[in-house]
Amino acid sequence: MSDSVSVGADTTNFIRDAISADIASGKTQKLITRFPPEPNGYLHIGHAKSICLNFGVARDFNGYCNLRFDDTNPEKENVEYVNAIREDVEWLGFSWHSNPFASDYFDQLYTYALQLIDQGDAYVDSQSADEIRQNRGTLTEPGVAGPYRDRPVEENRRLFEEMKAGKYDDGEHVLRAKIDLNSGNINLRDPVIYRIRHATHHNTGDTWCIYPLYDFTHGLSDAIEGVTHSLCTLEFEDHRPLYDWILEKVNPPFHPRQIEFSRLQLEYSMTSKRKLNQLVENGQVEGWDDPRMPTLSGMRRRGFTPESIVAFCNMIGITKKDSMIEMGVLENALRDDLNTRAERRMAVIRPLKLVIENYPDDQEEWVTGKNHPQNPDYGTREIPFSKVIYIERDDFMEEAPRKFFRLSPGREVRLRFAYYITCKEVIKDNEGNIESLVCTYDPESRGGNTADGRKVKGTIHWVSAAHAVKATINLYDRLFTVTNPGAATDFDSVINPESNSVIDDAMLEPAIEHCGNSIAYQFERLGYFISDTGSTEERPVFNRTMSLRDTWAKIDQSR
RNA sequence: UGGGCCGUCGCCAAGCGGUAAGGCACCAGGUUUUGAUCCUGGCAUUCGUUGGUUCGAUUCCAGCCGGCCCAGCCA
Repeated sequence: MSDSVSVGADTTNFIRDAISADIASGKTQKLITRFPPEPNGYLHIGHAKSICLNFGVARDFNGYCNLRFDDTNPEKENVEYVNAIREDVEWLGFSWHSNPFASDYFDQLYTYALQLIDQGDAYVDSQSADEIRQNRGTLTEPGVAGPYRDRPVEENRRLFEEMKAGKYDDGEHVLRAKIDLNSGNINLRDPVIYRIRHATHHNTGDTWCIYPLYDFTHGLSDAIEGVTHSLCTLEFEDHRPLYDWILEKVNPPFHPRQIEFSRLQLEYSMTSKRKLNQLVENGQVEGWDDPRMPTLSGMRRRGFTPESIVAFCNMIGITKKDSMIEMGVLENALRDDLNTRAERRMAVIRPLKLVIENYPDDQEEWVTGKNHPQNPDYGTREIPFSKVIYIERDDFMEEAPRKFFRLSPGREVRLRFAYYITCKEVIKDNEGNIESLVCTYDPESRGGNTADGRKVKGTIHWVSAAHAVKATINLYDRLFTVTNPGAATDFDSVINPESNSVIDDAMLEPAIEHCGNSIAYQFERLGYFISDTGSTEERPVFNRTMSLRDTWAKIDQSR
């Protein structure tokens, strides 16, 4: 492994403790884990938690982690998802030891099934799906045996071989483990372990028409790979007795240990591939990589860094408690990372024209701006300045409250890196809308300071009109209006209609690259931005990854 | 009324019988040519609850209360 991601080595949790104990006792020689996605959708932030756990723990204990595609359901899986998943795992910064498919083990699995049949531990059931459900009982009533439960071994074997040979239609027979119809754990009431599906599989094509189910496949795949610790989410806790039963009966050389942890729930998002797929299918988002999606591809396009996602995963911990993580935690992880790495630039989202009346008409000069306020390694750049500039509409108020220390009539503010200006006049159209501002500047304040050292509290950003580059900017808000949209019955009622506002006439300073090259910028005072995948030289498009923390907005709101 | 699991600050989360870490959020100051960043300080006499064991319990035991998961030929 050569992971570039760093994790606090001091992080601890009950799974790391369990692994430490297994290593200390000698039960585990070399730690082997696996991340086992089904290629039936794109990875989301919830998967990131599992990826960071599995790969992180493997790295920290000098073991390794496999990326295994759990592809036992040919009707839902395809290569588009396989490729997207690989890309996302690599993007996060992790390297797998091997990258098998569960379907690579179909031959072995079939042999294991035969073994179970021969041992009398599995039988072919010819009841319909409905009948099987009926006879399984309920949460409070035990199941009852169907008419095929005691079929002779030879007949089971013949039927199963004929199933494999394609002699039967979908649903005619299934192979069931023979365990305990009275168990309080419904998973143990003779679970189906093989079914007939005449479907083309993305990896094995038409080689098979019978497919093993999750419970039969997973533990055996783990065993085949020598996985020592099979880490999964809480809903599989009830499956652990079955996981262990299968391994005991088949008795492969190795018996992995399954440990469950709680899945990630993030406010205002959904971590369910099925539901995310619905959003895509319904056209409620642009696609899996829509920047509002909690998918890794969406977050990447939005401008999240892999480091910030890994940091987030390390921040939230691993437990068995159902929890709901506040958005603020993710936002903090993102801002924290972007703050240190993003170069600063100036851009105006809602331009307000401003004319400096005492500045020479045809003059143009260049002022120097720091690319990062704390880190000189990022260097400086030259920014064009001229008589007509754009400032942010929000930075001007005609009737400003005491605490507002930006521009208003008669007040002086600093144009970042440039000059002090004082507002002299407000130009309005016939309807009274503010059209532009007329100001004067103090030639002695070049660079943003004066010899008299007078106090200018406000500093605002600006862009020279003659040099500005017009751009489209996507501003984002949360996709949903409720903290737990996954609980909603229909998405229409909880989806935020204003989750994406498009600004068509934003103005950028010239020194900004905008051709989809994934450079994270901070547009000063506005937030972090990244050029969108569709951005071109002719039509620059930027996505706002995240706004800056805005104390003024809070003060303004409480007024 | 079946089986499994969980309950420590607003949200996460350490703690493993010796007297409540940390992060996020929040509040109050300081620095600041981003109302950003950064820095300082504040923020659980209490660990769902009631009993029990113990010199001593968030940690052990029992009851109760609250929450989550399971009846796919999905994973």
